[in-house]
Amino acid sequence: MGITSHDVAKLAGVSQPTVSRALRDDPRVSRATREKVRRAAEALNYVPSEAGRTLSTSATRRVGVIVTDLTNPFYPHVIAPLHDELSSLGYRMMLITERSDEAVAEEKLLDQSMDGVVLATATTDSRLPAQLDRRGMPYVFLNRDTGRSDDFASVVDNEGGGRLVARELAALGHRRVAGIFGSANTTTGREREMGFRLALAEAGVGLPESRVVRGAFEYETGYSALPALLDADEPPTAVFCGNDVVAIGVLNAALAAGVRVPEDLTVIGFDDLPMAAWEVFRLTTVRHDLRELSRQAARLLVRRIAKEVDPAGERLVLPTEFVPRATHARAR
Amino acid sequence: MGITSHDVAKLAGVSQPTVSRALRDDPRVSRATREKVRRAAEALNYVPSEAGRTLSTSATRRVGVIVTDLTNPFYPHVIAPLHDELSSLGYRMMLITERSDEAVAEEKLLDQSMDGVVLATATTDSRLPAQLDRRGMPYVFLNRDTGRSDDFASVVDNEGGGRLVARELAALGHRRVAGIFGSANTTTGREREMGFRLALAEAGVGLPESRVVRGAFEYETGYSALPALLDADEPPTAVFCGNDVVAIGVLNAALAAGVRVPEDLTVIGFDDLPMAAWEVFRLTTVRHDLRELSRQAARLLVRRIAKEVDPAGERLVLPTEFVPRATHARAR
DNA sequence: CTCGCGTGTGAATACGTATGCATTCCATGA
DNA sequence: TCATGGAATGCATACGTATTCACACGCGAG
Repeated sequence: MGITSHDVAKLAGVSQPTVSRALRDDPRVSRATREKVRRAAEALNYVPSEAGRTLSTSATRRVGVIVTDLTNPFYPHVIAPLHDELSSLGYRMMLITERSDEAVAEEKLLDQSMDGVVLATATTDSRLPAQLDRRGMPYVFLNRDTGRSDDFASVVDNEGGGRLVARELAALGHRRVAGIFGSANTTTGREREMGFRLALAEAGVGLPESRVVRGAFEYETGYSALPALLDADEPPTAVFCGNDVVAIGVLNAALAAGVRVPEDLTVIGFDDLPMAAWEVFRLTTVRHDLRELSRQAARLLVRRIAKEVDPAGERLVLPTEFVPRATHARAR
Repeated sequence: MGITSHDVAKLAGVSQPTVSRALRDDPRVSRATREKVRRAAEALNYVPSEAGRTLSTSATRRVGVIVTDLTNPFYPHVIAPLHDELSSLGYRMMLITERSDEAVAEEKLLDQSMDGVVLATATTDSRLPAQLDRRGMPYVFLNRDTGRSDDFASVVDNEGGGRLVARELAALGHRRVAGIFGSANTTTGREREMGFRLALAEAGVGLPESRVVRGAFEYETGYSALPALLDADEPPTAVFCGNDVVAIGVLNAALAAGVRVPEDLTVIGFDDLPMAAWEVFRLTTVRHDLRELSRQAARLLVRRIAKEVDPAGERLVLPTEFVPRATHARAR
């Protein structure tokens, strides 16, 4: 079927190893031979078999990326730059989507079909990292991590971001504040809530559990959480959402409920997805560099694959910035 | 490093081929041996090497998926079901994103590192299909195709969908109608425009070039196209957009320009992405089953890989349905 | 003139699995 | 008792590349 290096060797009148060396610019092969081989390869339209190379070098130049739900608007903005960075580093991307990362068939990760893994959906109680460790499979966390100090992770200063929002709300005079945070078993959820709570407390603003909702970082979480919050005796004048996708769910729910934003309700997100700037939303949010976050993760993983990495773990933390748009206002 | 079938063989006291057979439930291996091997494999935590298997069987159980821009909200809704269907068929997904499919490094597709390819971003002038044909690499078109009869493709009845919209607009009394269509080198763009034009003509409604824009299926296309259309001497009372993403760009532009939808302007999309139903949009659009579209493509590709396919090409066409929501109204 | 060395190339082999073919063993029937 | 046949397993090898090692050759130095 396919053209192999043996065919090229025959045509060029050299041995197979010489073909292998010539095409990879091994300095030990003479200029004349290199040209001869190159022409033969060209003539036969030769493309080296990836499987043969993999078996011989025990390196696949492939990286797995695990996400939960690709249709969540957050993930594409992670995956796209991740793909580009990996690609420019000479790696290809295998996409693995699973509901929970427990469900990721271990076999698929451990059959040596990739050189490393990016975990974009880690929960703090996940067993996956331990399994990867046991097998010596390099991996890095992206956005979320387990919170342990020896992780390799590219993350955001979630706590700082949460603080930014709390200070802003307090300054705007909001006293009845609500939070729709991410799941308690994600560091992104926990840290944003933590920063938010701490800075609220410093400003003398309370956050009773009755005004707190926790759930997946999904549209539906925000959309379904708002009615109950508004239905309380003392409804909140402001809601901090775990991320932009949740906030967009809230904005739609507010529209459905006839609640005016920001006149009746201040809504704040996190991430600053491109979508947050759309006219229909003009969402006030917390920005961080999602593109850089992903690129860092890619580079970190590649360095870990190459073992050029601090064995005690490396955590790259990106700063956050408050982005005022049109969904926040002074408390009435 | 890794545990191989030889290690398992040694522990189980059998030969390596027996291990290979036992673990794949070859009926020729006795029940007792099978159990013995299974226990040994378990004990050693053995996972078969994918590279070895690939080299031996010359099948990778991997499929490439080519898209342009993953951050375009359309693609995730294609990729997610595609991934799931491929996964349940025993294939893994390699994601390849490139600006133009000309730029897809041919080498990456032809090095036998995947068994087939899904082309989700074909243009009618792409050379890629011919290259894949030449190499005997199985592929199918998803959503877009080249329009040739011997394609393997899973597509939508675009022309029918375009007709639906035209009839609806005509029935609502719209006479000054505009179109923001997809690129002229995509079948999705051309066919939707074609159906729209034909049915408009039947209703006696004209569509002058001055009210036609063509561009990429992106938010920005719709967003930047609207002002010029509205600026004309006789501005349109309705706009048919090439897809929902473009329509959402138009809706945002309308909001920015202070144009009321649907009172001043009717806006219609195509695809019915989940986002189209959000309260902020309530976009009237044309629905087709995007999930089924993707699944069909996956199954078709797998059949083509297995050579269980009509050599003359197969084209699976999904029907469309008009979905009235809140962005259309009678012409003033 | 010989020794040693560097350069360029080929032969042999490793990588891990799957498979065609040969072999062994045992039971069955004549 | 021996041929026959089937069941179970092992042997040898293929897959395509990269790498280790050995070899041939030419050249300069002694």
